Formats: sequence, structure tokens, C-alpha cells
Amino acid sequence: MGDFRLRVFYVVAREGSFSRAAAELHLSQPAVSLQIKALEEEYGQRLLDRTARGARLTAAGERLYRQARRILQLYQEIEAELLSPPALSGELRLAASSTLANYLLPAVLAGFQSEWPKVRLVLASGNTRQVAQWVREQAVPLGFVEGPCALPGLKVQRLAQDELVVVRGRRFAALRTPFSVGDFLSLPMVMREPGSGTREALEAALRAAVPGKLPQVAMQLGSTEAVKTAVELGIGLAAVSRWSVEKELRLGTLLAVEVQGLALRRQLFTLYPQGPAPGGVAGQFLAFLRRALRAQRLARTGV
Amino acid sequence: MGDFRLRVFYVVAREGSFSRAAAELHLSQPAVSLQIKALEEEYGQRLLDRTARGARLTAAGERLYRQARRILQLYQEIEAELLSPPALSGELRLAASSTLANYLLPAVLAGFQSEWPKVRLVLASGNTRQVAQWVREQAVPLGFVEGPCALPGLKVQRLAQDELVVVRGRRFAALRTPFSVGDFLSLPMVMREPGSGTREALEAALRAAVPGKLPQVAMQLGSTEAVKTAVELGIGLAAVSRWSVEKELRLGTLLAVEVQGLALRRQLFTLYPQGPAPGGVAGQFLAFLRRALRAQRLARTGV
DNA sequence: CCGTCCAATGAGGAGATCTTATGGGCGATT
DNA sequence: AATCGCCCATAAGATCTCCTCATTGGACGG
Repeated sequence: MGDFRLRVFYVVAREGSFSRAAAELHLSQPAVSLQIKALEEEYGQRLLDRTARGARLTAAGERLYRQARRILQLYQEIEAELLSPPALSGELRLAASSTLANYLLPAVLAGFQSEWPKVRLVLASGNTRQVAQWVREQAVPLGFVEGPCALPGLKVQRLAQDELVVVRGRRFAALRTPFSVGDFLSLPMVMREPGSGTREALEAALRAAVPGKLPQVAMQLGSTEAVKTAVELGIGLAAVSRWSVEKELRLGTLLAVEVQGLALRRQLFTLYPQGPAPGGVAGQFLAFLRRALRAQRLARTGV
Repeated sequence: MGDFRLRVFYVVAREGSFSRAAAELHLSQPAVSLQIKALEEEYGQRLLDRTARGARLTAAGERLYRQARRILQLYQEIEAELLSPPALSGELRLAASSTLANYLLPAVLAGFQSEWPKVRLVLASGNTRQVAQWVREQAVPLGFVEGPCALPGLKVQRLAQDELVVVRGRRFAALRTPFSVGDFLSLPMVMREPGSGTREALEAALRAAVPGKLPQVAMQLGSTEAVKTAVELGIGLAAVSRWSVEKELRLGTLLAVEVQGLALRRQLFTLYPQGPAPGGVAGQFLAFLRRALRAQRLARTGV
């Protein structure tokens, strides 16, 4: 990705506006201000003239801008050279636990596929323990899971953040909003089976908020799709990954419910066998995935 | 300074060794390992082959190395263009409190002078309050102080870290080393006058460690040079900036004493009038100073 | 086979950077 | 002329990155 600070400057200069640049870079406007300020302090001179209608380059800024373009171009060349090695091909076997396999990875796989059409992709899904096992046995070079997972011979690395969102059906009576954790615990829940990453994350968050209390499980189902349907039918509430209910939230068949004081975030991890980070196709895929996740932070849809 | 991560890679590649690169960059060896690892993960491939006797570039690493050289050269061009604007000239008036004015700034002023011979430099020294006053009245565009300092209309910015070191004369009986804070408090001290940045820093550190107790002042003197002389003569101990006793420590006329549990670090600040950071000659000087400080972190001599 | 050198790993902490919330200034609008 | 709106600066707080210290693991050379 190269030199972030320089990229920020470049975009601000090109757009002639701090806030437009912030939007384009998926940053807040103050963050952009700070980056520019740091750059100006590094060089000891004003690079941009702030006006009421945006920003214009100073003479020094003009000089920097010209060089910045050249540098950023070189970074692009690097990406082109390093990320498109001589026609990657072969088979890439991956393993992922349910939410990742169903909602996050498919889009990424599609993008990867279109960039390297010669690679045959195979995605297995299983629970966290299975995925870890497969990776440790080297059945797959790379695995993705939704919960903490430590096994000897296994390297675990944080990949992204996922946000769980509590949803209700349209007709499910909304108490006063926002809910307290207490309200929440008094309502019937639809849940996945114990051991599912989503369920464990919810229970961990509840333990942290109100030790010793567990939610009332009105119904237990084996897949997120089934859970969503049950919630749509008004059986109860559920906590699911924001990724899995994007469409339903847009359609309005499910409604997000805010529960105060409940930190429903969890980490997503990537697994690979102990030793150096995977290279070859697997390495390329991981790098591709990381770039996709970074780009996707735009959507503010978790991550 | 450009893209630090790329520079680290470049040096490792050129040196063929993580640890030699670490030494050259004034970093620890693990820090270099982590930078390289991050780069390798970003591109999804191994860039360096680790051997028992160092590291060699892989094919991908070679490609990156070539581009890295070009990019780093462009950064140098930027510095050359932006940091040498059309023959800076005129007068630069600065103000600094005692330790800075006596021990840190002179070398930096000399360097700046030789880079911009046309600039006439004037350095005033005074205590923290005076310096702040001068800056606020715009008598100088830039001031440097050794202690916290908040005044309306004044912008304060952390500049560097300074380490105070406790010293004793050769013949001063050393108790068992290392000292405890209690031992330390029972010994006679040579000190600057109250209000001096050094003294305030020492007293603040003691307050933090042993509330309510103050050191025994055997002698109070008006300058650091006088303090040093008194300590050399065995009057007592003193806490002084490491910068001010570099020579004496090397000569062995003063000896550093470790006092356990006493955090004798303080921050150095730069002051300028509220508003945009100073530009022109003052801005250039500040940028020059920051680069000098960064480079000097090599000496491990505080900063 | 052991000593030595080099890089990797883990724990802990300091610093950098982002976010939200808020203020101030200039132009445009009425 | 006063007000509204847009844009950038600042402040406070939280997070996360990155560095250092200490230690482990591996390979080469004696």
C-alpha cells in the first residue's frame, strides 16, 4: 500500500479539500488534518493554503505533489510486479468456519478468482475445531475461524473485527429502546448450537457484562440462515454477524436492536501451520484478502 | 523521512543481515524482524531467505529491492527540493532554557549554520517562564524548554525525551549499588536553584516515588557547570541531564549512579505562538532539529 | 558434539493515530 | 447586515501499532 501519509497528501492536493479526501480515504476529516500537519512539520513549511472553500497547494506543496505522484506510481508498479507473479495456477484449498465461509469469503474468493483464473479454489467449511485440525494436519495451508483457538503447531493471527448485531423480527414487540442488558436477558432468544463461534461470542460478552446470567434459549438451530428465518417469524431475538444480515436489514425484514453496555465485537483469525507465513498461492490469497478487508472498511459494515 | 518500512527492508537487503541492519537503523533486531515480516505479509510472499549467517534476497525480494532504491532516491530528492528553498537568509532568533541552550542546541545550531550560511542565528537563554514570555510576545518565533508549560496564546509540543542521570565524584563513597530511593534521599545533594527545570524534574520524580520526602541540599548553585564541579569535588550527588555530563562520564571524573525505582526522565518541549506551526526560517530550523534528534537517537544519549 | 551467532517469539509498555465532539472563520444567501 | 452552511482546527479519549527486553530455537563451524 506504500506510504499512507504521502497518499493522504496526494489525495488532498488532487481534491483540493480535506474533507473530500477524508471521504475518499475512508477517514475522518480530523485524521486528514493531522496527517497533513505532520507532513508540514516534517518539512518545516506550509504545504497547503487553507481557504474557506478548501485547500490549495503552496509552492512547496506543488513541488511535493509532483514527486508524490512519481513515488505513488512506483508503489503501484511494485504491486503489479509482486502481486502478479508468473501466472499463478494450481489448487488452493481453504477451510473456514461457518460465518466466514458463508458470508465473508465468497465475495473475496470471487475477486481472487477473477484475478487469477488459473487457480482452482476449494473451500471447506467446518467448526472451529475442525478447521484447526485440518490446518494442523496440513490438509489445508490456510484456515479462517471466528473465535480464539490455540493448538500446538498452529499459528493464529488476528485478521479482522466482526460485529455481532442483535436483530428482531418486524412484528416482535419492541420494548423501549435502547434495551438494557437486563431487558435483553429477559427476552427469548434464537441461537445456534453450543460451540458455534457466534454463540460463544455472545455468551462471552454477556458474561463480561452480567456474570452468571445466561439468555433464555427459545429455540436452537443449526445454521445462521435458519436462525434468521426464525427471528423473522417472531420467535425471538438473535445475535448474528452483521455480514450475515446485510440484506435483511436493507429489506427491513430484520431490525437491528441496540443493547446498551454490551460489547458485541469479536475477532476473526487466520490459522496456518507453525513456521514461516504461507507463501505461494496461499500467501497471495492472504495478501489479497487483507487488501480486500482494508478496502471494505469503507462500508463500515463491521470489519 | 519517507517510508520507514521500505527503508528497513532496503538496509536489510543491502547488508544481508537483520542484526546489522538493526544496528545501522538504531533499532533492536526484533523490530527489524517484525518490519520485514509485515512487508512479507503485505505482499504474500517471502522476500528474504533466512540463513544461519544472515539473509539473502529471494526473487521477489530482488524485484522489490530494485524499486525500493528508486523510491528512496525520490524521497531524497524531495528532501533536497523542499529543505533547500531558494537560499534561506535573514535572522533567526531563538530562546531556550539552560540545559537546552548549553548542551543540546549548540551542536544543532552549528549544523544548521553550515547548511544555511546566510542565516544569522541568535540564541537567548533564560528560564522556562522567560522563554514562554518571549515566545508569547513574538520576540522569538520559537522557544525550547525543559518542563511543562501552559500559557494562553502559546502552543506547546513535545520535542524529545531527556534522561537525568545521578552522578557522584570519584572519591565520593559509594554505598552498595544500586541505590534505593531511600539511600539516595539520605545523601547530600548539590542542586540548582528552585525553579530550574532540572531541579523540578528531580523533585517531581521523587514525589512520585516517595511522597512527602525531599532530598538534603548540601549546596545550591546557579549553573549546571558549577554543580558538576562541586560533585567532582565530592560535595555530594547531583541529578543532571545526560547531555551535560557526557564528557565527564567518558573522562571518569564523574560516575553515574543507578537509583532503583526512580524514573528520571523528562520531556523537552518546543513553544511557538498559537496558530499555524512556524514557517520560513523558523520552520526549517524546527524540521532540521527534529531530523537531528532522530539521527541522534543512535548515541542512546538520552533523547 | 558443543559453542556461537543469528533470527524468531512472547510479554509488556510507550507512543502514534484514529474517532467523536466541538469551536471558529469565511462565503453565500436572504 | 445578519444568518446559515461549509470547511478546517482543536480537544479528549480509546485503540492499536510498534518498539524494547528477555528468551528460545536452529544452523554452521570448531
